[in-house]
Amino acid sequence: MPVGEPGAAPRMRRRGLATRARLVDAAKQVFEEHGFLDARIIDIAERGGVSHGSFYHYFESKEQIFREVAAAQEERLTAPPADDDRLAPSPDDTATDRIRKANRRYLEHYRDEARIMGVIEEVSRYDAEVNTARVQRQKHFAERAERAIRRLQAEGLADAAVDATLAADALGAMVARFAELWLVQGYRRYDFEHAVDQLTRLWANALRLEDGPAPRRSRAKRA
Amino acid sequence: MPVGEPGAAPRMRRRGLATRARLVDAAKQVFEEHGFLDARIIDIAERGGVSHGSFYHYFESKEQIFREVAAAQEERLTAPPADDDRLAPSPDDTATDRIRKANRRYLEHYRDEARIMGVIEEVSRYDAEVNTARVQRQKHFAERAERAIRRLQAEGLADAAVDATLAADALGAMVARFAELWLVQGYRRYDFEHAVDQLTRLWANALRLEDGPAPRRSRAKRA
Amino acid sequence: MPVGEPGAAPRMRRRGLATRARLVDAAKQVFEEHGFLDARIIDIAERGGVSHGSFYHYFESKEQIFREVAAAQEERLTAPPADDDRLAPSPDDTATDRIRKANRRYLEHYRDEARIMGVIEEVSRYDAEVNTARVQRQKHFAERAERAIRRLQAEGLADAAVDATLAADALGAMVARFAELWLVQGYRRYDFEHAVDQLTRLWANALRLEDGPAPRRSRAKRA
Amino acid sequence: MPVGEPGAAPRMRRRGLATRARLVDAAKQVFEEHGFLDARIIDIAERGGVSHGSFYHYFESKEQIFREVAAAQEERLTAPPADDDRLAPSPDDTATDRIRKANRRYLEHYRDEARIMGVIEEVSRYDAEVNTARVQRQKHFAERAERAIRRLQAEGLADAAVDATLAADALGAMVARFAELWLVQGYRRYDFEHAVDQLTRLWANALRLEDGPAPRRSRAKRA
DNA sequence: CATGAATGAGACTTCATTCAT
DNA sequence: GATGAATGAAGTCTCATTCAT
Repeated sequence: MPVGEPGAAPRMRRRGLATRARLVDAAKQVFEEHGFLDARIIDIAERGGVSHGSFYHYFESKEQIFREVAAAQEERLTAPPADDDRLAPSPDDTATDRIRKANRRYLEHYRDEARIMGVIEEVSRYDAEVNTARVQRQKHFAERAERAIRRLQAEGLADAAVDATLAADALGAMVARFAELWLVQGYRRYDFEHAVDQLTRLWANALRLEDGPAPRRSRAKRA
Repeated sequence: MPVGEPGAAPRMRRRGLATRARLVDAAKQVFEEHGFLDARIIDIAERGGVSHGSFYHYFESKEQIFREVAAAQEERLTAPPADDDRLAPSPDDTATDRIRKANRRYLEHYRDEARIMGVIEEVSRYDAEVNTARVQRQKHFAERAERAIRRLQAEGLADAAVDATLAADALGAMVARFAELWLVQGYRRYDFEHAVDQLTRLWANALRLEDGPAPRRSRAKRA
Repeated sequence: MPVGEPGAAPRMRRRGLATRARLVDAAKQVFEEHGFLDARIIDIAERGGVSHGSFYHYFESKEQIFREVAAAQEERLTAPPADDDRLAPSPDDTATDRIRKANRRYLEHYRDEARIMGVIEEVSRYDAEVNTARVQRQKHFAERAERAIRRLQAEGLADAAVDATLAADALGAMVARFAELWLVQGYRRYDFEHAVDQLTRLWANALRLEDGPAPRRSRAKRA
Repeated sequence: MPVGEPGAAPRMRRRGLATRARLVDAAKQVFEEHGFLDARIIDIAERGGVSHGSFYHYFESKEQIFREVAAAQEERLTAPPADDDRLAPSPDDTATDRIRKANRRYLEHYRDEARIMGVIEEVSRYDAEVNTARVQRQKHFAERAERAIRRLQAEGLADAAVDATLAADALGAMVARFAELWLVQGYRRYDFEHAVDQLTRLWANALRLEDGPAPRRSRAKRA
């Protein structure tokens, strides 16, 4: 029996592989439309153009196909940008530039995939495996951020009083949750560029980075 | 038939009220143990010491009783601290003191009610009413924070380049999400006091507040 | 939730008890008509006059209700005869009389309940619990027989070279299997009285009992 | 399409025949491990080293392949022993010797093939064809036994009061059921030789054969 | 001969909810 | 107020079998 990941199923022929891929696509759409709980296997199968029996040829359960859909998202979210990507890091970047690029990439993805990201967020609350993948994503960003913070601290460019690990977690949490509230839940409307700028500024400020744009102080104070 | 909130049922006698309260308590426990989806009416009824038929005297559905459980949490989370509370704001507080107190209160509640807060987080993804209540909580904190930020900016004590509204949302998101990751999901372990300190520092730094403890710079830079 | 045995469900009211009993009756009929595998829950429920959902109010599965049906049969089969039963043992009985009475009781039951006995035989092959009950029945009869055989041997009335335990098992097996072949599977037709007589004779002969009717020898030999 | 018994498929080439045989072997193993109901075509196919699609080149259904497996057993069980078999009847055999040899052969087979015999027993309850074959086996032995009994009665060596037909059925049933209880279900443990001896003795006694070992009577009686 | 993709009948089971007593 | 009997919608999943390649 096929099931399992594409790569793990050497027995699967071209036709089977295509069907499987169609089901994953179909599943993503159905989950976006109905959420996880109200998505039915038969909806997915029908949208994929097969009988529900065939669904079970490829996947064991709704959970399993969801995990695959979710994993693909996590994958794309954490994959390093291609070198020619305008958001790839460049040698000339200041620390703030890098933060901005990372934030922009994350927010762009969230914006483009808001529906499914929301469902992942939902499912991660009751599916341990999806939650693990999501937490891995969090860890992935946190670790990168932590290394960057430590480097900046070592260079005297960032507030040494900040706990790099905790700060990485918290600032990552800030962006992730803000993205969800804003882009998934429509809690408030913000201009995209402005939001990128502001989150970057908050992040840089939080570390007391000194390479960014100077803070502005009102007359009141300086006078 | 009774149903409705306690206040809305003037006809309900003492005994009925007591049963109703017992059911709410029971529900909270059951939701904590099983999550929302796997909690069954019959479990709640049994733990409340009544038959499952009786449950429907008091509540219309599992959703309804959950909303009540959740509302009680939101209530306690957003209620102003009593005057004699050590976390009540005091006239001598610096801005940072206030941030610290608010953060501490939030985190203490989250820590003490981690299980149910996690379930609220879960349910808010598929119950509009619970989500609304949760977003209200977010708004509540955001508005308070926003006012504070504007005041500080007006006084020249906070970075004027920061968008007060967005910053309030983002920093609120930071604390909320960090609390969930840390206290509900056990993603990482932190000392409680240390976490309060650091989140406060990050928050204050993000606004470039100048009343807090001075940032530390390593020799490397200053030398 | 009710479920469980009647006695074990103090919560069940008269009406519930009646429904439960009706379901057991219905189940027996359905099993007799369709066998175990082809009996459907819904058939049982409908014949019991309730929805299939109600079935699950009382029983967890088809297996469980079958076990109850089967247990009732085993019960009746192994229960000691009432004192006024014409098949109750009497002080005047010879050993052969007792064997005859026991065989007759067993065969009468098998004849009257042939269909369900056949299904029990079937199910015992794939339901461990039913099998256990059936083996218990076998043990019950074997133990009684074994004691009788030992007594007869001690009195010099039965062949001392016979292993009482094994003989009890084997002769019990003989009657049980013969009953199934004859009464359930219709393998051959025999007059009931004749069969009782013959099985009793074989049994008595096998032990070389000397209280029974004398064996007949043809002239050929004696001449 | 091939299907059918090996002999019935003249078109089948060597390779096909080998695959077919492998499938029958595989099926026997799978049935032994899982019983009939829980054996899946795909398990059989995989163990036979072919895809489950190919299974249907050779067999029409699970029932059909099972019948073939079962038939092979019935075949071996009822085949006359080869002349050089130590269990082949010899001109010097007494009646009891022949009974012993027949019993021993039956029990040896049952012992060696206990698992599959148990499954045949199971399936015969819901597959008419398998049941027929099994009943044929029973008939086969019964007829042989019946003829022997009649001969012995005619010679005055067996109890003339015994109904030869019924006795043949009943004593056959005794051995068959005892074998199943003992060797398949593990109901009790007996030494193999002892069991052969005892069953033979019971059988001979039941007919009041006079060629066997004399019965033993305890002193008690004779004194 | 062989493969594996595709089908779909079919039954089980759960549990929130209603309702008669 | 309280009980527990009764309902039935809803969806899952299995696997024998067929069929195109």
